[in-house]
Amino acid sequence: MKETINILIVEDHLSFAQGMDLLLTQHPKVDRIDIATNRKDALEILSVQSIDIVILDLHFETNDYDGFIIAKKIKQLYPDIKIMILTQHAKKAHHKRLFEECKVDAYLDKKLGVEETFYAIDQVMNDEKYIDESIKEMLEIEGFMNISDREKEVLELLCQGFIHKQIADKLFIVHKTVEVHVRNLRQKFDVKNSAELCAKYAKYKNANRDNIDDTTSPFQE
Amino acid sequence: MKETINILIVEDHLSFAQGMDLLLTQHPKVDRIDIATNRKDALEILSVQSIDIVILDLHFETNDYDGFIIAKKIKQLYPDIKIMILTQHAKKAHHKRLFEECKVDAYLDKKLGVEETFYAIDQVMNDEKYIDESIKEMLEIEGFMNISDREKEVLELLCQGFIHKQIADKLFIVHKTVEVHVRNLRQKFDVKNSAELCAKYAKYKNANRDNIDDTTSPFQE
DNA sequence: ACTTCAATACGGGTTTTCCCTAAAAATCAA
DNA sequence: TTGATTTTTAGGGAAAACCCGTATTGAAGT
Repeated sequence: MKETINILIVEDHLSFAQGMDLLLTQHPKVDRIDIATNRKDALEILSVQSIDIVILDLHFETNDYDGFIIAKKIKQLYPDIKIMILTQHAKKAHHKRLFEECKVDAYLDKKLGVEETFYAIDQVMNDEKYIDESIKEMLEIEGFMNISDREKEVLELLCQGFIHKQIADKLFIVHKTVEVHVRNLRQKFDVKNSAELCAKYAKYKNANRDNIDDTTSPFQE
Repeated sequence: MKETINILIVEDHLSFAQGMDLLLTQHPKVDRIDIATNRKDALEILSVQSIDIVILDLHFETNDYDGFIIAKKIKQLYPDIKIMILTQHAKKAHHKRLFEECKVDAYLDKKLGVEETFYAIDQVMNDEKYIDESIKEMLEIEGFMNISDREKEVLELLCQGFIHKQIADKLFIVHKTVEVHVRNLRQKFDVKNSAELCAKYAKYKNANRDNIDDTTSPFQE
């Protein structure tokens, strides 16, 4: 592992980039930080400087390019450079495209604290991927939105303490069907049992009733 | 059931009483509304007016009396008058004292909406007791606060999907002991199984992390 | 010193959940 | 219509949770 780290920040809001600069200089191994506010500057700096990590915003004012295009270009020219994406609004589609198509190394939320940012830097320098917890949660919630109407009915009743047989009677189906729904729910929520399932559901149901648009949410009453 | 309802508001904050007045006049059956800002005025009005419901604040600026004392006095003089308590900060001790000692008929939260207030009025006029949902929840949470440190450890792990045996290993006890803790938790939370237990815990844990003082809360991390 | 209660542990039996596999029927979009 | 997804039903067996007790320890309070 290298002893010093050179970072390039590519971000068209200079003030944010400067704040980031200030934050990153606190990292013990970070040696030099460059800032580029557009693609041209970024590629120029990359051609003359030895850069280890590019911290990249997804959204730019111009329509000529965006974070995806820049990320792809950089990975194509310099495969060894780590790319960390900073975003305000994480989206599942972005997430897939970034990791599978653009091969980025990290996906962070802009309101991230110092410790998490440093941890992310250490991770990518160690050839590990990093996804911010709050983004992970967002992705998980998007996953939860895929639960079917029937599954949601079962889940609500399960959280109210009814056993499979009772749920079955309420929904006029057999208990084995309920069992299948619960199994599929466990899979979708990525949990080990009903207790964790209900805890997770109750948690996100409460936490996200005012920051998810309710027309697509499975949590509307 | 009477066709018209006369209400007396006993509340030392006049502006709040007037707001209440405005709200109550919207009720179809409410005929006349009086306001008293102290005990003397209240008793005087009660002696000359025919009052059906007294809406009473618990807290008064003076130290000479409070809502409890007024409620008891009124029930003693006029047993048929319904008393509805309005409060900002519900407490379990208050709740018991109000219903068992002062024989009040309703216990409401001050930030209550129109529909709930009207429903409460209809309830007490029907000789039914009424406790606001948010107060009910608060009382429940106070119940939850009786869980011991050990129980809380078990509960947290249970919500994370660990089975009794795994929880036992983490806490260096045997699985049978974990079972006892879970059983006691089910009793305290008044739920039927672990799924409901975890759902309820997760729900209140999230809902109340910023309106309960954390020094007495079992939910601190 | 005495009581109370939380925490610990054990046993045996019943109920419920969980896992695996399989497949028919209904619904919906292309 | 065809194909994909959802919803439904099903059986057997293992694992876990739940319920009924009893009982010991230690700490806290009176």
